Amino acid sequence: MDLRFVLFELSRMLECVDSVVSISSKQLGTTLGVSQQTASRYLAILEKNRLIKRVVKKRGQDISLTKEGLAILKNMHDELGFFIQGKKMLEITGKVSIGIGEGAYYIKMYADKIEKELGFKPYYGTLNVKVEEMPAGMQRLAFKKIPSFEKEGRSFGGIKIAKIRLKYGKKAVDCYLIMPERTHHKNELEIISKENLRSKMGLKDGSLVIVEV
Amino acid sequence: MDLRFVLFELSRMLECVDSVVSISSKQLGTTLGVSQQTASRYLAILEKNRLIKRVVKKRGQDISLTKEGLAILKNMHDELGFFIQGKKMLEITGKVSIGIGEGAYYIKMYADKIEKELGFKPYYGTLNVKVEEMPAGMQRLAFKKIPSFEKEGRSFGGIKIAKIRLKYGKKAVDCYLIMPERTHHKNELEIISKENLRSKMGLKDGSLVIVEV
DNA sequence: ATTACTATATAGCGAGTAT
DNA sequence: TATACTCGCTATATAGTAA
Repeated sequence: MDLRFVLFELSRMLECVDSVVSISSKQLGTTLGVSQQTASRYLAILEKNRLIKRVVKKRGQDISLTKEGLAILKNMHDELGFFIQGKKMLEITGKVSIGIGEGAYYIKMYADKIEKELGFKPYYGTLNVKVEEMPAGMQRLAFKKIPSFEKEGRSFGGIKIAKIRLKYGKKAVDCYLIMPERTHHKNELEIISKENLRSKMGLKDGSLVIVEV
Repeated sequence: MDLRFVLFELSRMLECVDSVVSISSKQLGTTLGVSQQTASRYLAILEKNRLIKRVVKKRGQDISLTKEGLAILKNMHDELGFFIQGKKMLEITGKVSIGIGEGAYYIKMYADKIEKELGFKPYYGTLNVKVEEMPAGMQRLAFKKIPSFEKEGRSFGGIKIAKIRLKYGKKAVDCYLIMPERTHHKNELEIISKENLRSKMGLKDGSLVIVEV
């Protein structure tokens, strides 16, 4: 049994996001169609993984979701929404950040493939935008894909590319968002363009920008 | 692994509800973190359960969701929505149906418990309303619960009760919806009231009514 | 490349039970 | 009543391989 499903079933018993449900392992087992022992184990694992908080009592246990547990369910909801209701425009606000400076090297490596897909030679560098939370289903908004490849003895992962509109104050520029297929969990968007976006738009570290996907 | 999550992962690869994705069992296995053989088996089972349609080809397989498969995901999305966004008012349209006539007997058995919870002696009968599709998360809208019990050597399952407003033409009456806790999958709502709803509202089999939960 | 069979390994379930 | 441990068994995953 996938523990996400246990989490999902628990959510059905909770009145709302930050409420607490009192349930015995026997009851939970019955709802899930497993034994009391197994349900007990599930709860122990969920607690260990910090997806639920629980207080084991003489009669049943009080269970509530942690921030992480809720995030998993929210993410599932978002993903399903993207799928069922179709693509949507996303607007993300973030701050320009310095990045690790690797952007230039990577773009150089991907440059010919990017040129083939987008029809222009990209500026050798990325504009990094730090966001509070990476929105779910962003990969779905991609319109181009570059598969993984090998070059100079190194392997480069596949990337997805989405068209975006970068806004800073009253200025707005059409450019492209690069998304590694292997989910990296740093909360940064990497944006590429024909030109140097920093100088073109007058951006500095910390500048508040809006990304319209 | 719960197959619902295989379905969920597949949905993430599909562009939209009725599109087709071409994927090999190897690829799917990698995304799910299982072997190619296991992924292959998953797909076979999903197909057998009529949750996906697939065309196995020389290079990968074309996969799309069936109506049933999509319904499962939609249901998950709805349930998560109820949980994350909070309770909502539901409006269900259905037709008065004849039912199996067991309603009277059951209500008689539950009568004293209903009276204790709702403060009135219910009419010995239920108004059955046939709906197209049972909306997800309806149980969540219950405000009272009667636990399972034994009586006259038989056991009666727990039920949940929700306040509803029954509308027929310009008439509207406040009454109660009875929901067995053990999910029964017939698409009928069972409504109880102090009085005989059929005669009070002039309902006949097939009358189109609106149920506001 | 693929899919998917059979055989083997192992992960996970639940009975029994202690607490 | 509960929770949750050990342990044997079975259900499920993977390796090897055929088609």
